[in-house]
Amino acid sequence: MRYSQYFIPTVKETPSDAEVISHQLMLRAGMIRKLAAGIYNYLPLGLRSIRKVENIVREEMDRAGAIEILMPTVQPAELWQESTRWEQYGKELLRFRDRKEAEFCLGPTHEEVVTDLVRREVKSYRQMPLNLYQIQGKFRDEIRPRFGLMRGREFIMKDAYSFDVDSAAADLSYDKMYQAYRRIFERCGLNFRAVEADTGSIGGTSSHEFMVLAESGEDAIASCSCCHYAANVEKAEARPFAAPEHAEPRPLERVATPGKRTIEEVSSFLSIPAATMVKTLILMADDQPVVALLRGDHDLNEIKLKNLLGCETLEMAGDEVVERVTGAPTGFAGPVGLKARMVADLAVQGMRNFATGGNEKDIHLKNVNLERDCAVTRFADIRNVVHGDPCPRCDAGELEMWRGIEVGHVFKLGTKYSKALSATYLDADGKEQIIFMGCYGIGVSRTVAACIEQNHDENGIVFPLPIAPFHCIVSAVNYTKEEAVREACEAIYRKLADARVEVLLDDRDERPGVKFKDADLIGIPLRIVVGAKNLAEGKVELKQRRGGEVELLTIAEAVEKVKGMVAAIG
RNA sequence: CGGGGUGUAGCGCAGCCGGGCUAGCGCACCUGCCUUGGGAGCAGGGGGUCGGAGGUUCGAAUCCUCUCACCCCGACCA
Repeated sequence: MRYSQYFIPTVKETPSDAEVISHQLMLRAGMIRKLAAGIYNYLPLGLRSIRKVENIVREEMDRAGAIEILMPTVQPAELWQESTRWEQYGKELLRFRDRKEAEFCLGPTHEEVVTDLVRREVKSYRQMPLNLYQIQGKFRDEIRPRFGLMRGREFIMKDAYSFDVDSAAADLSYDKMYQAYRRIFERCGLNFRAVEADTGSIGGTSSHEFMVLAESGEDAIASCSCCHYAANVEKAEARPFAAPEHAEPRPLERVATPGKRTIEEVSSFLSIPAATMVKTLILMADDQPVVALLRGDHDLNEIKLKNLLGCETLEMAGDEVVERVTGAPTGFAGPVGLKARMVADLAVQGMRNFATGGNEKDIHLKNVNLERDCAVTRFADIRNVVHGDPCPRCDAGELEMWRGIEVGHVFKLGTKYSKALSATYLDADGKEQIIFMGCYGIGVSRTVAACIEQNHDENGIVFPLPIAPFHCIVSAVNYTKEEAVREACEAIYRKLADARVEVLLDDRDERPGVKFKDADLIGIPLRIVVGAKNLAEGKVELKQRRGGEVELLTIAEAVEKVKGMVAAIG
């Protein structure tokens, strides 16, 4: 491809509404342009990278035995009503009517459609296992789209759905996908972790997320320093601290804490560490108040509590409720004398003589002891793990915390959708059985953004070779005036292109500085610079975008080296 | 949906509070000269319903009302 004939509208200045680096760089590199909130045009460079990811995904899905299909973007409401998600899904599901006033939605995911397809066609255990996938545009009317392709409303996703005769067979399908995902993200050149995850609204029995490690990641993940345990913080288990404190209970003591409401304020006012206090949170679980007790320096994990209580909704209570439950304004709640249902975190169990709120304005209590002073309903793991917590799986390790971008998610669905939509088959004994399902997503467009988030420097994008829009750029110094330069460039261009190297020839009538800046910005991994001075010695320069390594080589050497590096990625 | 903010040339912004010349600046763009190994220089030039509608006024980018879009924080979420 000749740069002068192509379409790469780069921009020097950083657009003001782009917050994260991948969004800024994708705009500046001319990969994407915004059309509306969370909706983007993919320009040639952006599209080429997306296609690279798609092809890797396609190859690995095929290798794992999945079969590609393509389902519609527009889906009829009836299917969603049948699975009851028409009511559950909420405003994220973009709904509309056709000219006959029939209801439709833009598909945010395809469990209903694929299950409908399969229930019509699959009748026998002989037709399974079956795994169908597609790579397709999805639309989710996000509450708050942001960060460019990282959280768009329209995005490209690979979604796969497995169908098996029973739970054990479904586990095998799941494992195959898990391994395929590892291969996919390895081939993309990404630094990632597979972590245990909560299943959320998709439902099902268990799931793993594939997280690209990056500071800007929206998810927190914990991993063990010793063993293979890794989990989203939403899911990561806290191990109860082994030994309770031995201290003798001291007499309860009331202290005045005028205007001190937060853990920070009270702990500094009383000169005691936050870890020796208990924080008391009042929540509403399906309109019933619940009290959660946590060590002062710990945070509540609402998902754990919600799963524990088995409630539909869980949210922090408003000031009125707090006052009704505790008899005091917000900021002075404590477990002593409370009548409501109380759940204490495991870390609170061993605490002795702690400080907490007094359920009275401007009063806190010291030397509280749960078994003596409170009526705790139950103890459970309801907090977020923190850096340095002991690993829940092995005895040696500590948990380390990371930020991650979720690029893939695999779920064991069980029979949630197949039951709702009556997807059944006849087993070898002629008995009707429910199909077991799994679903497996990869955010293709998000993967490109995550890759940039992880691979950039002050000059721009630093693409890994497998998903770079081009493998190599030939930057000609004074292409228009220097005939020797022009001829050398053309020769290199032809040789590389013949060897199926994806090469971009910068034949523009621009000064060298402009070409170098653009080449760095768009992140092409390999750059051959052809200039009159080096060419007089029969040499060109080969520079690697990552690390900046520069070699002076003959044209033949440079071509061979580039061919070799490209061949190495398959 | 709640709170905050911004809409002025393709991009980034000033002007608005205290209404008043022809609405400016940088980058980008076009023409010419010059230059050619890290976003050059000089000269000339094009481009604006000041987000939209209504109002106040002799006069509105500026003040008032409504409205739309976008951004940030929050709840939500693969």
